Amino acid sequence: MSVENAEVAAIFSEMADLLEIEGANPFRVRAYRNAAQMVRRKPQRFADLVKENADLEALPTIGEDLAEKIAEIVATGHMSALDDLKREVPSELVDLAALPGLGPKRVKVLYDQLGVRGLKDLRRVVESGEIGTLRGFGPKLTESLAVALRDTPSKAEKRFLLADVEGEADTLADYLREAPGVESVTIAGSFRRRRETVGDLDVLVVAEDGEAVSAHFVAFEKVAKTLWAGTTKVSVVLRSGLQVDLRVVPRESFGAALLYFTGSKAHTIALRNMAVERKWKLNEYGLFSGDDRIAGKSEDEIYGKFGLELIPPELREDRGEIAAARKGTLPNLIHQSDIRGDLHAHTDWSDGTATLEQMAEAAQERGYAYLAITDHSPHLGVVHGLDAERLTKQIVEIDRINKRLDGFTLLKAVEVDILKDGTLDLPDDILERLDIVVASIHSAFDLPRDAQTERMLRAIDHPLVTVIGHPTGRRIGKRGPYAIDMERVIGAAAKAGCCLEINSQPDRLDLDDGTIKAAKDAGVKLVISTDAHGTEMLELIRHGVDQARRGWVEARDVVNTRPLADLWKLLKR
DNA sequence: GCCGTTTTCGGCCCGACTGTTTTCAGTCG
Repeated sequence: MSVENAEVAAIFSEMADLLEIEGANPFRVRAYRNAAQMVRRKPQRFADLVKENADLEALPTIGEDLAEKIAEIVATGHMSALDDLKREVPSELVDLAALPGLGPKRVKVLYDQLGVRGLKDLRRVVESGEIGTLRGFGPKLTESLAVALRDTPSKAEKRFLLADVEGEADTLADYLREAPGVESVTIAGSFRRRRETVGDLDVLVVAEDGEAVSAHFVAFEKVAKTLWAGTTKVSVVLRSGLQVDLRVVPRESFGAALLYFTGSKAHTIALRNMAVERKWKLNEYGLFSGDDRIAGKSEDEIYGKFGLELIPPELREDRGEIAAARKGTLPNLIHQSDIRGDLHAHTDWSDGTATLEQMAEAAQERGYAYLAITDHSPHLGVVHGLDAERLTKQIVEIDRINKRLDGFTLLKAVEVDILKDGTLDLPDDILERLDIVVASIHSAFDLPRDAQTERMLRAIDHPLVTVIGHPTGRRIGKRGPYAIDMERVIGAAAKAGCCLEINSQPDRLDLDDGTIKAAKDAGVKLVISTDAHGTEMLELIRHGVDQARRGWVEARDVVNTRPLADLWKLLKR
């Protein structure tokens, strides 16, 4: 039995959902939710921690009881407390509570008084009108449930790639700036924290007249549906399916509102708890001592009252950033301008669209000092991979082009496939002639975890491999990472001096933020690359930089922030 | 169920909006 952290987290989450419907102490519910979140993003596997007899109670959100429950789940794959609860509360009720207008309390009433156990039952009592006999269920709610039941094939928490909503967000912000009396428009939420996906857009508008802004907003041509509209708070769904929540705030509250709507929820709750400790109150209007507003105009001012440095939005996940801000040890996060070159790019020699010269020119125009040409190796037939012979020709061609270039260098490189057994798809004698060897997995994603890990470790230990490309193979929203022990991969990479790539493709962003931080902490050298297949894709580097910032990365942690002369030294192993 | 500059009990973030109410509960973020 090998239990993944995600399974432990799912059990805790379900426990929280069912306890909530049962009407349990809300703080007990929250304890399970907090624990689920902590477990989900812990890089080490709890299965391993239990095996090593680690002190689970030392972890935040875990006390005596939950430590025992984790041990039970790791040992059996089940949590008996949940199994027991499921006998009393049908787990399908959780789906009901996800419907708009229904929460745990109303679901409980439906179950207790009308025996509603699932969507089918709900449809029955809505259609028969029986639901209207319950206290608290009036005609409006009945109607909105009827609509929800018609509309759903569960549009449940669809998330959008950050890169996919940027255009729409810009258009919307520009439109809102035209509303009467608007001083500023800022997109907060996970968008501002630069999360890889966003569930909705949180838009903050500074204006005196909320009503005018609200009216202007709901008239936006891309609004498909208005969910609710007040004078300071409006929520709509755009035609793309993206939900947008808008809040209008006065100027003197801007900092507090920005802090609140940027989140994350865990981060703002941690700050509010700090306020409570000081007998203050923090809300979206300001930081208050009694009735006195003691801060609120800017985020900087509020953090300052707590004795904290300003925490960059990318770090606001309650992963230790508050303690670091107190000690003055926040990282000096990397900027896009720190990047001196790109170490993963394709040309029309394999599956790219641009020539060597075009790619070189585009990179040079970006102000880069170097660009590594990493066309594919032969194993993947569909991409016209280069065999040793064609790669030799490309080396000659790159040498020829480099002679003409001034202050810029094309690096001779390859993206070589890591075969199923961990060997490489090209012989050593050709790899030796290259400046950089990026090794990646493009096949056999379904190997068992141990085999996949061994395969990767073998590539990392190959002395000619400089970088592991998109190390987990995930495609966000399409496929998860292959089963692999990233802790061992990180350890091996640190020991071997092999770099790990942060791939900037918006649907890869591989490594993810948590793994990036773990790699950085282990002393792994990182590379931020675009995997560009055309000149226009070199621009995607900003997404990789955003992801790196979420992983607490500084410029010095990233190899391709160095000038070429230093790059050589760093890549040597 | 966790946690402690309020330490082993008694707290636990805060407010807007809606619908169904006649003073407020539930939901949502």
